Amino acid sequence: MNDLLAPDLFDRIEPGARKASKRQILRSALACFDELGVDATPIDTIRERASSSIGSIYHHFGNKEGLIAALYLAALDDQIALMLPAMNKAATPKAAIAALIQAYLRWVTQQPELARFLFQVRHSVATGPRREELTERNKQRYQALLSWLKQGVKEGSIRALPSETYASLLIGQAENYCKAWLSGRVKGRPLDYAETFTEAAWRSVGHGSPHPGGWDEHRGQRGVDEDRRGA
Amino acid sequence: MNDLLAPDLFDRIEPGARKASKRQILRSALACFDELGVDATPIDTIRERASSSIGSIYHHFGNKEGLIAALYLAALDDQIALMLPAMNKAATPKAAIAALIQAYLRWVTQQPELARFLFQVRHSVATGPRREELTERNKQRYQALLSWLKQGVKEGSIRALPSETYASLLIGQAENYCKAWLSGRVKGRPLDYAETFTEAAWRSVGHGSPHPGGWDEHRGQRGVDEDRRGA
DNA sequence: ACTATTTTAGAATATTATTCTAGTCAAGAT
DNA sequence: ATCTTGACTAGAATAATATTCTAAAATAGT
Repeated sequence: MNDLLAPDLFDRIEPGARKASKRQILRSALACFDELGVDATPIDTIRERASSSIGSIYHHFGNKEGLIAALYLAALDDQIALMLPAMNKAATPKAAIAALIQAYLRWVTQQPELARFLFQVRHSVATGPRREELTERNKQRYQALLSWLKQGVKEGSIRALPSETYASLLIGQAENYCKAWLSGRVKGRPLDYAETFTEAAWRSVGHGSPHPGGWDEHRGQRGVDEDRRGA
Repeated sequence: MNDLLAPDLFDRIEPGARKASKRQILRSALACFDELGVDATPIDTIRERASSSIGSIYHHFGNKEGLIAALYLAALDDQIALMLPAMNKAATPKAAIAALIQAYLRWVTQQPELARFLFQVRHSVATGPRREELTERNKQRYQALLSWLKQGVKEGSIRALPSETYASLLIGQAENYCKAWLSGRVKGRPLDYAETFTEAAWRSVGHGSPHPGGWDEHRGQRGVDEDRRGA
């Protein structure tokens, strides 16, 4: 049975006819994890759904943790592949931040199963044997952002804040909302609130007074923002 | 052996000499979970450290999931006990929001083991058999906040935003940073950045002017009164 | 002290993860 | 075409872990 969950992603990371079985295991695992929860799915259920065998699963992934980690890193790659180009196309720090948040919201909205899985196992992968790889991926993810921030601070459009806090200030709100959506606590699709979250992020780090009338910097950048209003 | 981890908390929720063993199990579980991770700690290790017995653990908590849930709800109670009074003492919506965030940051900073555990198992408890209780606790936690928000919107100090997003906009940034701190990715103690996060939260929801080149005002979005946010 | 209830014990059992040995299969080399 | 090699598949055997179950000890109320 073909579960049709994010088929392109798996085709991309494990291409070729030889890897069909490996892909099928990954797909089955994602479906099981999403439906039953990671802890509650026995390896044997994944095997059954993938029409595979215990031996095959352990050959490809070593153990359950390895299977989880492989799926996690694949999902993260997919997310990064959407976010990086978006940020690189931006013309200003402000546009880059908006692009970052929008790409993130779009990815979560379009791949809820992957996103749910990511949140579910982030901690265990981050403390597991492949944490190095994970750190690498996250560096990738935030490198572009960092140079935009530097530029913004230098030219005065972004406030100088404790550097450790920027990532949280920018993505924390959207991430929190996405988690709530994925677990059914809120109903509105994350992408539908893109404006709310991009504006909140900009208010948090951008240079302006929180009170009416206290700012006066460059106006007329409206054009940059317009391409952001999609979907 | 007395592990000295948050002893007051356990004494408060399970008082009396009869419950000494139950408390000891909870303490042992927290220590094991923090050191080895929840998934990686066998019941037997908890039993050993608590100088208890399998039967005793299962008598008190039913199963491993029940033990985790009991610990989770206890920790959440502790957090709420710090946050609610802080918000109730506030005089304005702005002060209430600052109090909320500060109390949260203080709790995480002071109880890192409990906080780490909370983040680690939030998902599994939220989808487990005691999710009702969890929703209840969270309602408690945000009830006071909601009435402050309503008042703020009415008197014009807080912007009308999609009601589902307020909680994320206020606490998401601080929460994201706390997680990073607990996993060692950043060094600065959360409470040390209280000002950064309270200011960011206020900029996000407070009624300041939009920034230069800012986005359109939000249109046709629901008001605070319809908020249904649970867990 | 007697009885009912709660708590503790740990052996027995069930479930799940992992290892291990023996195959099968695909593709290039001879 | 057959052989060889390494990747892959299979599933029984084993190990690790969670849970159940029966009975005994402790405690509180009378």
